[in-house]
Amino acid sequence: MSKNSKTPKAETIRGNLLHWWDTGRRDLPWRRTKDPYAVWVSEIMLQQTRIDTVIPYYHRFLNRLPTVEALAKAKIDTVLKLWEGLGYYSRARNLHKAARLIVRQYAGRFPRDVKELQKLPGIGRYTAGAVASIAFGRPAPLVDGNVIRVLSRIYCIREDPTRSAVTKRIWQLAEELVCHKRPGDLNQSMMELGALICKPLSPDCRRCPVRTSCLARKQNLQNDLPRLPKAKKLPHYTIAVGIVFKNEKVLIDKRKPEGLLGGLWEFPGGKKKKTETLKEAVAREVREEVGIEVAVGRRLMIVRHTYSHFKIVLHAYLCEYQSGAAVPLGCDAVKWVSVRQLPRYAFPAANQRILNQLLNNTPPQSP
DNA sequence: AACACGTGGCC
DNA sequence: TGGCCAAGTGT
Repeated sequence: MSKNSKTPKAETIRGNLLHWWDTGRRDLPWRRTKDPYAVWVSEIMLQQTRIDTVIPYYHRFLNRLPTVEALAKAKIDTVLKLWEGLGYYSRARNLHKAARLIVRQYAGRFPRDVKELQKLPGIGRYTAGAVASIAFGRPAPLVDGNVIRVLSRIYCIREDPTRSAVTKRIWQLAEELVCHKRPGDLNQSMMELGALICKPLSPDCRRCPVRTSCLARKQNLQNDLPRLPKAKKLPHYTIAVGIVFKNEKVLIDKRKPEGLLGGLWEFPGGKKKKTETLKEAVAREVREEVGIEVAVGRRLMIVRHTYSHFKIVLHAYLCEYQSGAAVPLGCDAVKWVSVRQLPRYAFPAANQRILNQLLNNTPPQSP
């Protein structure tokens, strides 16, 4: 075996990562505490979400709900309003459910064990490892997108890391690397390295504390690893929505508690069928969703929006109420509210743009 | 294993 | 502009 492919020494990597972490780590809000509740909230918010996006949400959330008891007592609508705009709303629903379980079944004390943590809704293998190591100092490994990239490069793993056998190997490597002295710091150092140095595009190997251990760099493969499968193309839909006015109030409906945007409020609407016009679609969707008849007026705006797994072009039409009593047929609740009261409710991003238009704020951009 | 599940930023 | 990304989990 050549010197170039020798397996990197775990002790060397550990030492270099921890030294770099001690000197180069960023001062982030959740790194100023070991309160398991705060660490937990930050880890849930950070799932698939950028740090700069999370920071204001983290402060607002902890300020409003400072303890697991406060979260457990809160209404889900309060939690969703605090989560509004962050996305992946099942995170908020699971956070709330888990808080109630912790208060009821664990007497308000966080489980410290990885296996116990993983029993809570919304806490998977990654988050269990994060809370156990960062908040409780347990020698638990963790693997996120950063760790996959860092370890794929250090150990020059050429296989698709989303394959289960490869994922298993990466977890194994992460476990071998976690020291019993400072597991939280070691875990965070790998994520920090992935975020600041070992980036997806053009990694900055000159500044990398583990460059001498990196097998991918020795073969100039750092830009080609990890080898992830291509993303699939997203389907596209045309959505017709009614902004229905009755006197000075507008009609909103609450989505069912599970699934896409579950528990959030929205303006009634849905997919346009190929055989109907946009205005016909608005009238039909409003009728099917909330059971009233409306006269569809002029189009207020067009909103282009991309969800996690499909794209839409949303056409919002101003409507005038005609007849019938609004009832929750295809939703969880309906409500007539004045425009100025709309910000009390949690709306998904695409609806938020309509709301901004109605409030006569300047939306991010008009079509 | 594969897919549902958000959003905003970047190039 | 469209594709890719960012501290994953549940089914």
